Amino acid sequence: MSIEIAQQVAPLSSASLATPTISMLQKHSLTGAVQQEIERLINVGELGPGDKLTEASLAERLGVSRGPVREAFRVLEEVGLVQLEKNRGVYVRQIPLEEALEIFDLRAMMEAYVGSTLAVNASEEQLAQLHTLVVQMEHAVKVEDEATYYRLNVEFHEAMVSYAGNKKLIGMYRKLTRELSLFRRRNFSDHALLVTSVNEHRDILDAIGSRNAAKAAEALRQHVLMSRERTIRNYVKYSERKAQ
Amino acid sequence: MSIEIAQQVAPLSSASLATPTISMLQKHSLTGAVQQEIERLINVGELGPGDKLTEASLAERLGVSRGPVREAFRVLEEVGLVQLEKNRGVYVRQIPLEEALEIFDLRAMMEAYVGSTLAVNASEEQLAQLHTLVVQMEHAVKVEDEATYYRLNVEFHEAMVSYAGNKKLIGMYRKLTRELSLFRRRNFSDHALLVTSVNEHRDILDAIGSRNAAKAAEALRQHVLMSRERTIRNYVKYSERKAQ
DNA sequence: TTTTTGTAAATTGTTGACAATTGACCGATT
DNA sequence: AATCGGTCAATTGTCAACAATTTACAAAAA
Repeated sequence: MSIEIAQQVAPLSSASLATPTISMLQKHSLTGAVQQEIERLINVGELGPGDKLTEASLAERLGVSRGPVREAFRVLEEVGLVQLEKNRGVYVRQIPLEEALEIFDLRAMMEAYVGSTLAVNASEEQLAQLHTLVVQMEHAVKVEDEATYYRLNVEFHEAMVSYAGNKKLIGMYRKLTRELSLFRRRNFSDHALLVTSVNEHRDILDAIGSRNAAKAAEALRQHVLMSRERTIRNYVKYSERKAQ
Repeated sequence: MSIEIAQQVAPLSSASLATPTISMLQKHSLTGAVQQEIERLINVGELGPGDKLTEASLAERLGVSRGPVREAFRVLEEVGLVQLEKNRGVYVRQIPLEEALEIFDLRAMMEAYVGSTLAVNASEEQLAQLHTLVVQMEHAVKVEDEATYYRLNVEFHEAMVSYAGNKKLIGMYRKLTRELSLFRRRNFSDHALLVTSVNEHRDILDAIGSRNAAKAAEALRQHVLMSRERTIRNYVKYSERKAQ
């Protein structure tokens, strides 16, 4: 008896569902909460590519039954974060290099589209907002705060994509970057790379600000493709070290 | 007893799982089968936008329990075909005009990308294959076989997208067109529109064949955007008729 | 007539139990 | 020693029962 109650009250995660507010329970189904929690575990790095997820363990850990966990698994497979193998279990997906490169190509396509759109449609406020971000990035480079730079970089690109005003585009973009996060190893280890990167962002902002669609598109395409090349180099370097 | 057995053997759908082969049962989970069946019902038109899906009815109809049905629902929501409302049920999604237009814009972006890629990378065999499709389309227009034209049109675009060689792009494209199928009402009612459309396809093929990336991209972008405009006109016409 | 309130049926959310499958361990046989 | 076969634990797949919520409907009150 008391055990059951304790289980019910047991938090889904110290952060997300510690004291389940009424509104939270009304909005978020258990399935959704489980899904979010698994995504968090992946983002935080507690779950890495290839790790196995067992229904029972997760259900117990989160204080729910296996049903919602299974439902969350199915959603997460469609999202592309886990891989289901019938009768064998679910695993955090491993993104092979080829797929990561495909994602970069699609990002290049999408961001080029965003660039040409913003060159025409961006408001002055939006440009100012992007400008602020670039300034912050330049500062982060100066003080060599890599983590902050990484965060600002993500924020800059997300802001641009959302300024383009196409909701489905935002969804697609987020899905791609989420998958890419399963691949990406720490980049930007080199200070020179940070300088290059921040300069590219400045160029992008200038191109959009000049209201030149073709130029903005090209600046963004090149920026993403440069990032793609960096990723390849980083990958082979990592592979070589591993092969030693 | 006998009832239970009968339920087990009961076909999921006369077409899809009448005699469950061993290989079928090993590959396709019930969840997957249910999902596929619901998608089929939507494609065939037996289920239309706004229709409600009740777990129990569907489960009984397909001869399974509610568990797999629920899992399929969650996947289908992520796919974008149904809409879940907590404690209220799931409904076949209604795509508002604005969203359909967003999809067209994204298709324009994607197909432009495909065009410029194919202009550079398409093999002669692939061009020949596309040529065959265009010829068939021209014939379909001549004999005014609208249904065949529609099918060939879809096939033509799908072929191009897959020839671009980016698997994730294909997935994204399919997802968008599937959602769009929830919106699209019968187009192409007019013969003149068919002629225009088929001419655009011929132009696209020529542009790719001439290995001119910019031209091919522009031809495809325009083609999709024209289709977008037709959809808008069709929509307002339908709305007016409805308002009468 | 309109609004409100209470009750019952229908439907969804969740759970625990049972069936089926997989993979590992281990002894027997060649 | 290596391989084959069988048993057993762990895990997934499926199901049916129970709990909670919504919605429709009808009776009562304003």
